[in-house]
Amino acid sequence: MTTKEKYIEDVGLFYENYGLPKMAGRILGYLISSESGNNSFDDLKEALKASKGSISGNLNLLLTQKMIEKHMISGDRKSYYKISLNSLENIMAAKMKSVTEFKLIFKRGIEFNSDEDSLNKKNLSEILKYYEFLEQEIPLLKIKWDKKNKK
Amino acid sequence: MTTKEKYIEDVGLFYENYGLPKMAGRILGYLISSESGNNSFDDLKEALKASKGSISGNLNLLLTQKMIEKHMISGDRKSYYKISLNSLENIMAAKMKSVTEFKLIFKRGIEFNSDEDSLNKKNLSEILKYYEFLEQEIPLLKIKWDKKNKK
DNA sequence: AAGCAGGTTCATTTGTTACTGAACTTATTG
DNA sequence: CAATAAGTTCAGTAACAAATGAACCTGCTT
Repeated sequence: MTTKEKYIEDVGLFYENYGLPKMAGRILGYLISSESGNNSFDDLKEALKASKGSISGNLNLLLTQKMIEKHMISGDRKSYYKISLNSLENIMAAKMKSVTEFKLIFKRGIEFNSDEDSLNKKNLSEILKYYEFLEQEIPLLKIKWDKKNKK
Repeated sequence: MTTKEKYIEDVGLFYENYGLPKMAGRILGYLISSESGNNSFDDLKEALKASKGSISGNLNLLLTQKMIEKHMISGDRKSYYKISLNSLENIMAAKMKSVTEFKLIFKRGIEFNSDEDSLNKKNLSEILKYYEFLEQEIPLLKIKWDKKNKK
């Protein structure tokens, strides 16, 4: 196994750890370590020795998550794939979404706690405020980044 | 099914969606919506109608993730569990960890790209810089929060 | 030290999810 | 309009993860 193949397998395992298909991780690994930004369905199928079905399904999963992008080359009817330039932003957005969702879970759960002055309710409300603070602040980071780089 | 039971199942499903055991989510749901901060192993077993094995395993999972805390009551040999006051912070820390890990994956993958001037390498390096920016900034948010609240 | 309460561990069952491979769609080219 | 190319869909299988329940620790209590 070459270092590159080892790398691809590692990204696969990393992905699997997060409860996502290993094959999706292997595709990402291949695209990140690829010399070119022009990798076709068939390149992936060959390199990863996987079935068409698995490649197709996982490419579409990654497209939905906006981790990768599809592009065409004129005079060629294949599709080509590359890492999305916004992949990091998309990852952050996904994380942010999960934070927001969890905040809603907390908010809903606290309501069952009828004793306004209970220690439990006070503590949970504290947590809620912190979440709301983060929700406000994290989008500001993106603005800060853009300012730092746009000119 | 009471509203509360419905809530507990919803937290379970939410957890399952993130690739974690549903039972861990149900335990969290129970603890969040609980009136008191004193919930024993047996309370959970009864309320969630689950096996000892499952309760035990998932409590320990949540303890490892620092989502919950164990505490004792003197004159009683049971253990009691409650939501960790730092649960949000711990969630953010976990998210941050995954961002850092992904950054390392990128860093490692880019190295296979030998042509320094390739568009692909330039793009990937851009992503890397953004990740590094976030790693710097997110801990600062915690400091900002503490300042806002500590006095 | 026997009995019990509070938990943990682990083999087995149960349920889910991902991969494969073949059949199918859709578009293009001779 | 047949032949091929590019990709999708889906039934079946294989691999994996979670829940159960029983056996097992470990430390009180009498």
